[in-house]
Amino acid sequence: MLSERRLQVLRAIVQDYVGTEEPVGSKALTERHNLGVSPATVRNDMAALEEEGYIAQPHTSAGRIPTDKGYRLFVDKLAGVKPMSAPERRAIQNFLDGAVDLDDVVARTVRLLAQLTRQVAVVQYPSLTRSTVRHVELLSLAPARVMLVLITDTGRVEQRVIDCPAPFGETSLADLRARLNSRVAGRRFRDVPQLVEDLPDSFDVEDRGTVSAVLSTLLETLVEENEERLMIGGTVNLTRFAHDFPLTIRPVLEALEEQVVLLKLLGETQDPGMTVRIGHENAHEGLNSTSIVSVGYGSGGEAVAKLGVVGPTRMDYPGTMGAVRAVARYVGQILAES
Amino acid sequence: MLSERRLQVLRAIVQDYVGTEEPVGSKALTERHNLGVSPATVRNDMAALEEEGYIAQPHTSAGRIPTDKGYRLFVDKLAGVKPMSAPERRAIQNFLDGAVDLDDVVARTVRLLAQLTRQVAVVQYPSLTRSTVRHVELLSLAPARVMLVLITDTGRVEQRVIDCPAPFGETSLADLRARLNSRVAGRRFRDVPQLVEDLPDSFDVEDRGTVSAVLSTLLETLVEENEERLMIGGTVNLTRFAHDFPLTIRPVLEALEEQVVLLKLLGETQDPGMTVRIGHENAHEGLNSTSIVSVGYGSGGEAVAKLGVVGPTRMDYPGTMGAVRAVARYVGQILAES
DNA sequence: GCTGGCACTCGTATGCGCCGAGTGCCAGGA
DNA sequence: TCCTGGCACTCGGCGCATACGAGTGCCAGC
Repeated sequence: MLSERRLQVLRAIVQDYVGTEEPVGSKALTERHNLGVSPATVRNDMAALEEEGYIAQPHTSAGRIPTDKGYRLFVDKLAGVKPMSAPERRAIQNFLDGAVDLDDVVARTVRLLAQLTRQVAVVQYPSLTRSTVRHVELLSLAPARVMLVLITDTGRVEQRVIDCPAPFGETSLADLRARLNSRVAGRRFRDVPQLVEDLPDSFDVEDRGTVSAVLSTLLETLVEENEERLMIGGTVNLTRFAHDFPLTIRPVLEALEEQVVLLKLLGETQDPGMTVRIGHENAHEGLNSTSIVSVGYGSGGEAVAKLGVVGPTRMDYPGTMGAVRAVARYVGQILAES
Repeated sequence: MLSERRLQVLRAIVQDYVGTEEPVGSKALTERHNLGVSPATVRNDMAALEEEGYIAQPHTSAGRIPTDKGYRLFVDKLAGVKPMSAPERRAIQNFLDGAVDLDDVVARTVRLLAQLTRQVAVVQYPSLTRSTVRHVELLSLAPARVMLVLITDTGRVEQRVIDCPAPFGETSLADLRARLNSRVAGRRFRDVPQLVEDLPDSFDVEDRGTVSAVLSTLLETLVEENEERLMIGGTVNLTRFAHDFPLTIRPVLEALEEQVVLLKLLGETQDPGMTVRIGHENAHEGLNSTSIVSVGYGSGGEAVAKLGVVGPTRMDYPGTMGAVRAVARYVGQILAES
């Protein structure tokens, strides 16, 4: 096991490297931190840390930089979450309070997160399946054409157009609308399939086809893979590493445009608590030199989706985690209010 | 005025430069194009073109590159719009046909445009004010809380939550919903303000406050500046110029994140036809070395919004214009169908 | 008005040497 | 056993000088 001092050395290396973005040497370390030992001793510790794989040298005769394993230890054992200051918390609340609808909430959250962390922000829209049905609306667009509108308690709205197998009268439509809502309003979307299963049976034969069509579209809308959306912002922040990143920035942008990839990464863990995935811990190759800090958020106790940031492995983990956690908390509040 | 041959030389310079991304010299020009004259003659022409400001040398003893003015002339007089091939057109249609709702249409359009042009794509959501009301829905969330949902003929859905000054019964709500729809359904959003002006008067005194609150929220939603949204994609393509752009990429990303800036640029001209803004013609400083090709699209004859691409001034204008135009056309069709 | 020839410019690529930060190792001391 | 100062060594970065070559402008001749 690593001695207490060696852990301190590792912590110091991570902090300095994150601050300066340059490999840190033994002499600089002893000068900037009160380790109480000489550079030579620190060198020995560094050699040990390197042996264990926590740090590495970019090339001989350069300082050390933390490895993914080093960051992992730092995040798990050596650093806490830096809480937001009171003014910062107030600013977050003010900024989010002005939102007029869900799109606005998500858009503001993305901007806020990107600004606070100076990194790329990712916010997932509240999952349909984990939300509650507020209302289901059916509109007649044409004799044999119906629009289905789903509204969730989180303010999310989905709509689909359905071509009916047969003309569907206004009274039938009103009937279906009423029965549908009486069954599903206030219930979880996840339970909707069972709740509507036998609904077609109670309709006249000539209407059953249309009712089934409507229901199957409703169920399709709830299929886990399709129903998830997300918004991304703050990609400008990628250019802050332009000096060494002109080649690294590209795969990251590519990964970010592949929303499927991001959704998979975010969804990897069910745990609604804070998750930090460092460098190669991310399955996607393009994100091998980035870390993802994410956390679930939701209107009540349960998380309805995730949000987080993507940044270089060399990031300020305590600060980032603090910002992500604080934002998630306030977004949850906003959603609960609306 | 420039002689015919000099225009040919300019065209050749633009084409070569766009292809090779390197300053083009007189010798290379005569080799790659059948100008029928010697390099020396071309040199004279180039000197004249430079004199007139159509081309410039990055430094002495380098080839020439087109200036913004040169590209302008090229676009206006020397190049047409390159039509898409039949397979390309088919691919566009197939790709867009799979969309399930407006968000999906917009998302697919962005991806498509980015892929076709290999540039950054920007698609504006159909403007509310230029669309037609399909339906207005009112839902009671709590005794004194109402949700307003607007649905347009283009499939766009907006929703707002309204806190009512007084409890508002279900029957009053149904009444308002019915009257509202009978007045505005099928009408243009732009005309809605006049159409609902006197609506509160026809309600009982105790309900008037709520009716006014609903209407004023409705009108706020239609305010031009707030109601416009857009989606951006293909930012990866910016990295294709990474060699000379590590510093230019940043302001562009910044401008792209400022959606307001983009909306202003897109909205600058009312003309629904194709617009090309080259380099410094863009008011925004960060976009001084990019060109924007945009065009209006719409379900019927009238344009409901714009779409386009942002790329380096050194872009394939005929190809880009062709792709933008073709995509706009198909998006219009899709919207008309739904 | 076009062309070939020619001197000139200047940016880029290449090679070389210096500098200095940082290391590993070792012998001596607490 | 652990820490420390000293020392030789490594190696990337930087500055400088040189060579190269693409491309130009100009001019005399056709």
